[in-house]
Amino acid sequence: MKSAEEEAYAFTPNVTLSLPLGNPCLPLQFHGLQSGPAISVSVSEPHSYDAQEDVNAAAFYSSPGARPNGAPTLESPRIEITAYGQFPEDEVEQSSLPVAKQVNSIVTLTLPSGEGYRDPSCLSPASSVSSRSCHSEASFESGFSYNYDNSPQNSPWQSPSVSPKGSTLALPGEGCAPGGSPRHSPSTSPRTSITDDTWMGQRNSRPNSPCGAKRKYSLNGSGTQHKQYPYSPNHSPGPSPHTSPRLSVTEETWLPNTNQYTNSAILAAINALTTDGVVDLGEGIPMKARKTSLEHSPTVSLKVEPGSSELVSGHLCDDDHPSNRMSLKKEGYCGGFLDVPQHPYSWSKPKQYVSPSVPALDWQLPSSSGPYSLQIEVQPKSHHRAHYETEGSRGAVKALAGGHPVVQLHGYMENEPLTLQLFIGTADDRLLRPHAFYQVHRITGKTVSTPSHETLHNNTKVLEIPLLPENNMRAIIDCAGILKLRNSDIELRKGETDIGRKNTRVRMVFRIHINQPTGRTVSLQVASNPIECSQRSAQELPLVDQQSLETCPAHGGEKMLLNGHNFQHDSKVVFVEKAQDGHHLWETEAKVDRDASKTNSLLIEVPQYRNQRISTPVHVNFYVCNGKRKRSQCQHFTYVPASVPTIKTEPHDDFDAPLMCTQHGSGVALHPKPYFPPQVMTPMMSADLRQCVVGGAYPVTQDRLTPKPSSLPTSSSPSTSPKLHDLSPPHFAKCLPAVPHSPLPHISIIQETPGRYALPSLYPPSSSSSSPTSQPSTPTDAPFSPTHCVTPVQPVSGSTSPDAQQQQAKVPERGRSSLQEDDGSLTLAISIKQEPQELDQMYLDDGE
DNA sequence: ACCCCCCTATGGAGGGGGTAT
DNA sequence: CTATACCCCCTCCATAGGGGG
Repeated sequence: MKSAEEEAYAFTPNVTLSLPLGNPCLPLQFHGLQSGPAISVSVSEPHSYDAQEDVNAAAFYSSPGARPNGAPTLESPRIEITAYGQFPEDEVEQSSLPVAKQVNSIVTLTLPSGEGYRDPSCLSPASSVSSRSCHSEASFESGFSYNYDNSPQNSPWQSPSVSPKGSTLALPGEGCAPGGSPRHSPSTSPRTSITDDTWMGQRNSRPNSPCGAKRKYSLNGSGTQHKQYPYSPNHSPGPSPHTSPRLSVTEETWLPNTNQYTNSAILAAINALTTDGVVDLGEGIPMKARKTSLEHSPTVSLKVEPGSSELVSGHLCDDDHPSNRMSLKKEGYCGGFLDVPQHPYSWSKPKQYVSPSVPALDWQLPSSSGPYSLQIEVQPKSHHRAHYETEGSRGAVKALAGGHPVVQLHGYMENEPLTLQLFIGTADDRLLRPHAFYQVHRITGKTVSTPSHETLHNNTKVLEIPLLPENNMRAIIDCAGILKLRNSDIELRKGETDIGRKNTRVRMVFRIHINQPTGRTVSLQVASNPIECSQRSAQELPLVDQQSLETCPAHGGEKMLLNGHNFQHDSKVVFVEKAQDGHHLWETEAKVDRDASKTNSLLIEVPQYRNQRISTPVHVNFYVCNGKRKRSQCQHFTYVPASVPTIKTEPHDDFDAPLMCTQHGSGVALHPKPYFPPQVMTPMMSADLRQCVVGGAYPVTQDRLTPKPSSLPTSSSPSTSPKLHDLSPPHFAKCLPAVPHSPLPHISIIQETPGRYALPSLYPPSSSSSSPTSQPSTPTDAPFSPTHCVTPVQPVSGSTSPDAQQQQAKVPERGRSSLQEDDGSLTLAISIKQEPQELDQMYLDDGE
């Protein structure tokens, strides 16, 4: 650790990044908080810095922007951050101790070394980097060529980063700067970073783990690592470890600071200010802010692949500024990029959006906008045992029916390939955000047909997959596994609020950024159904994947088929109604048709609601119970007035609504109670949701969007839709919640303006929950989202929200099929389950 | 063609520590 | 507040299958 620290120090001093922000815009927004000036961060690594510096300004920004810091944000004012930090991460943040303070001048961001950073860093680091990453990285090579421009260049860097596990995290920075010490990286890397929160130091501690992991993997890892080492060596040995931090650091520094600085308010303001162009910046900025949360690291990408690559930093890097990237990010996501060698463009694109524009990962984005619709054609299985850094890979996430998840972008007629981003998000009721305890893990090998490359965004690993016109903008996701970070590592991060225990459900979140002629970027996002990642849960806990009914008259009596896993003969299905304060208002057990039930399906009779005279739909929950502590997540259900056909309401259920309609025929929308409090409900949300365009899109999108609204309602989509498990609910929830049901179906849009800011407030709670990441980010996020989401209504509206669309798409598959198959009798389509509202609650409930 | 070795992908399970009661 | 039982997290073991040398 010391070393790390030392290193950090070493580095820190010098580096200061100025976040320039090229974008004026950004600055504004951003930072408002921040201050106008640019923020200079001291980075630990010289290299990076240098590079950065070189890059300088604008360009840099962009890249930086990419980073969380969002240079953009910075722009105007600059904030220098000083980190006391000792550790690499700190570096970034604190890096130059001395300096930093000075810097502070403006704002003092002194980042607490700990917290802010950690959070951000933590997440990322650990996760991202984690040894695995390294591995993965290794794999990388194998796979693909690196087109990424930079990649080659990057490679060095990358490698460093990569090599160590941690490195990954650190990658960028680390590698560079420090030279990353090989050693560290290896060991600690991931955790370390995290653990360390303290950053580096800690790393040490953890480092191990990975290392410790030793096992075969270690071998592997080692192998990988070794490979990496080579690189790392280049970097400096010491550094590497730090790296993890580093990345984060860098980013962190940026981000964190930003975050800190930025208040939601500021963000909001910024957002307001932001513009398309800015978008990027803005995004960047926001990102940073967010960063705090998970992402901190801006875009830096870590992974390095062997070959290449690349590092990817993804976004950040613009191709243009290789230097920057390199230095800074090493990763330059660019490089990292894909393996897919052939299509250079692919990378290029990444670059495009990469830069600043990309919205923070915790922003809520619509799944469709204007003509574009990002859909998950094939959903992943509900269970996937994630692997620890100490284990070998447990393979790629698979689809229910075999094969792998499939994602497709509809409505895109251009000939230019795009980059699909994938990260692991939360699956609780709160807004969708990067999961603090899980990271996407790149899978490579013969069995993998889809090229990909890893990048880091504010401590969240993001897998970038090319979407090619020749493949109809469709990608088979056979290259994505899920890495579990140790709870202890993550929870130690400063700022982390979420707990890892029993927080084992995730969603695969896909994003696409489409540049518009106008210069704006339309960003779409789709989340998969929840995926249970724990070994135990997968083996023992009942899980409801789909339910044939979303609503039922208060008198009950209707048959509902539940599809899922781990059902037992003695499984009970309990309906419960809770007050907002959590008090149990009602609880009853449904009759289970044991004869018609199997381990993967339960046929039950919806129990009579406690009040037969309800005049409005009542939202309740139900869960399958196999025993004291073996309960499924809560599923949503709505009782409607007996005389009135109803439609679903819940926010989550938005998706469902359509289904509901179909079933009952009426299309009435319920009003659901939004799970999410009122906040969500706000109009803003609704409008915005759909469209959140990132950066710029906005205007454009809006237009498109707008129209849609009308369409939305109409569109069958609603009707059709099956439910989407998607995250959407969550996301939307905040954003959309109510909307869906309302006349305008899901139109939720992200709001911009005020709303945004407002939103933040809303989110906060939830977001925070997720973990540090979320927290920090949240604030930021909020701002962003608002901004981006310009258009409230989207064309999709019909589809409702993107989610809805997705859902629909999905639904059909699952729901319908399932229903039919399962029960002929069941008329309704099965909708997919939503997730429990909140994992946390669930857990709590469990206790009960 | 066969043998080894290396890897990846999985399944399973135990220990330790945290939680719940 | 303490003691005990239980549960979950994380690590480690073991095995199968494929590929390369």
